[in-house]
Amino acid sequence: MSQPIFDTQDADTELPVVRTLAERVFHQLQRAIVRGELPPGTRITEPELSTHYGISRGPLREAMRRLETYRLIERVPHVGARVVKLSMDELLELFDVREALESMAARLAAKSMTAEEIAGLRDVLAFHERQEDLASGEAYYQREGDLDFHYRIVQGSHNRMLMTLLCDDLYYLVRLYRTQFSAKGSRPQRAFVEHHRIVDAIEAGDAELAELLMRRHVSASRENVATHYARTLGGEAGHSPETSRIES
Amino acid sequence: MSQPIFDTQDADTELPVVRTLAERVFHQLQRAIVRGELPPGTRITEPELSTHYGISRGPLREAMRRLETYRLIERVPHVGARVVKLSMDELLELFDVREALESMAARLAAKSMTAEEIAGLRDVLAFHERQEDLASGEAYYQREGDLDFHYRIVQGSHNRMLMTLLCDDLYYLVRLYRTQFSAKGSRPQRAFVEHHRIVDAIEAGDAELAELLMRRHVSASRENVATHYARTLGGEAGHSPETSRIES
DNA sequence: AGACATGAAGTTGTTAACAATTTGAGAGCG
DNA sequence: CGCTCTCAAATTGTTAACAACTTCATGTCT
Repeated sequence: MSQPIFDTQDADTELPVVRTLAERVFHQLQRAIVRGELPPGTRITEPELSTHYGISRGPLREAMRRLETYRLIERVPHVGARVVKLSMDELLELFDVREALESMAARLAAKSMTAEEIAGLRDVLAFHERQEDLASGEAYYQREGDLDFHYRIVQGSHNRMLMTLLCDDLYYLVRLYRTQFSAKGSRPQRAFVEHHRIVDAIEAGDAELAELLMRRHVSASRENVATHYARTLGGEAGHSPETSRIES
Repeated sequence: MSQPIFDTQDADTELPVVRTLAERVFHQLQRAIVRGELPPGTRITEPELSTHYGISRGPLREAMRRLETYRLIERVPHVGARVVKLSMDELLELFDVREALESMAARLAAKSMTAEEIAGLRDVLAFHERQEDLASGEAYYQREGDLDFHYRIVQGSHNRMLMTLLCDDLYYLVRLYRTQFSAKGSRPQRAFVEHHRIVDAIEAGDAELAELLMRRHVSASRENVATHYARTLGGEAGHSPETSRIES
């Protein structure tokens, strides 16, 4: 399970071998949601989607069940399903969870990452910087590179449960947040430095330091988003817990 | 979602209102697996279970899909499903994840737990101790009380994502581990003291201390299990990653 | 004798029709 | 005018039959 995820690039050309209709439609729907083609809060109705994708409701329901476990849609028995509508509250909650899990991942990675894995990590940083030099305004590759960096560290923890939680369960939520909130609050140059120091700590085998630095790194990202949001949206609605629920 | 879970007692008398067949069978199967009635590694076949529970394969497949998201069964397309077989490696991995998440929960709880919630937490501790006085050998209530303690702190974090991850996703895995490994490595008296100190820190609003103490608490529990396992099983198989996979 | 192809049995994936529930609109009444 | 009740339309839940795939045993060929 959870072999390295390399479809972080935009070339989602149905590479992951699909053995069943439900899997195929699941991936299609997943991509549509993450890309924003199915806007948040959109009502999802089974007859409509089954005719749209040309399959019957059986596999479609299985695909929807999987989408539900990834928290991309919300279902209510006998009522229906909607594309999840994210609130700033929940985004900050997600950052807290990531801070907890990724700092643990960094700690474990410092203890058990192999030389090859560390080399690969440095390659990512180098590629990352080259992209930055070429097109400092082009945020896309850079942010995907950021994801790649974090994933490699999670992989380096050699903890399969962590890998599943972060790279499978929470991965698409993070991407969805980035598209919905348009990921304005990037802070590339400082993140670069932090990335390098984290790799240094991992390479030195300093688990405590790696953990601390990753914690600060995620926390700083959280604060960056929080302040940016407060500045741009001021006292707009969205801080109440109700915004995340299914509105009827 | 995730209202307080109060079926920690053995009185699982179908209390959670069930609106669909799939839900009912899901709960029945879940209980059967956690209790060990369906032993780890058991092959699960759809015709057999559908006739056993008197439903058709449609709802059964939906129940199985939910069991899969809770990591209680493992499915392979076109092949079948088995009850998950846990290894000591994965148990230790689970402890690492719990350490990360529950220490974060304790930190957040110290900041946002209400007076009522803290009072309820102290009630749990008091009940916990009374049970301990009465029947020090009767580990069952005590351990369920331990779960209750941890859950209340997670609820007190007021972070819905944390609550979902710990109380919904990982809850039944923890219970399954306890039945499978018979939970021998209990250390009640010391755990009591640690619980009290954690509550003290939360009540004082000392987030950093609460986090640190919870971290040590879970970590100590992990080490306790690890050493106990090493002592009882010595160099037995089970440390290789393969033990967790579906064996054909 | 061993390895590989063949085929039958069984299981999973898929489909379409049927039943139960929710929802919304409209009629009727206070 | 507003409220409630009723009913119809639409959607979800469920079922049973069909199709595709995997697996394992049997038999053949080298």
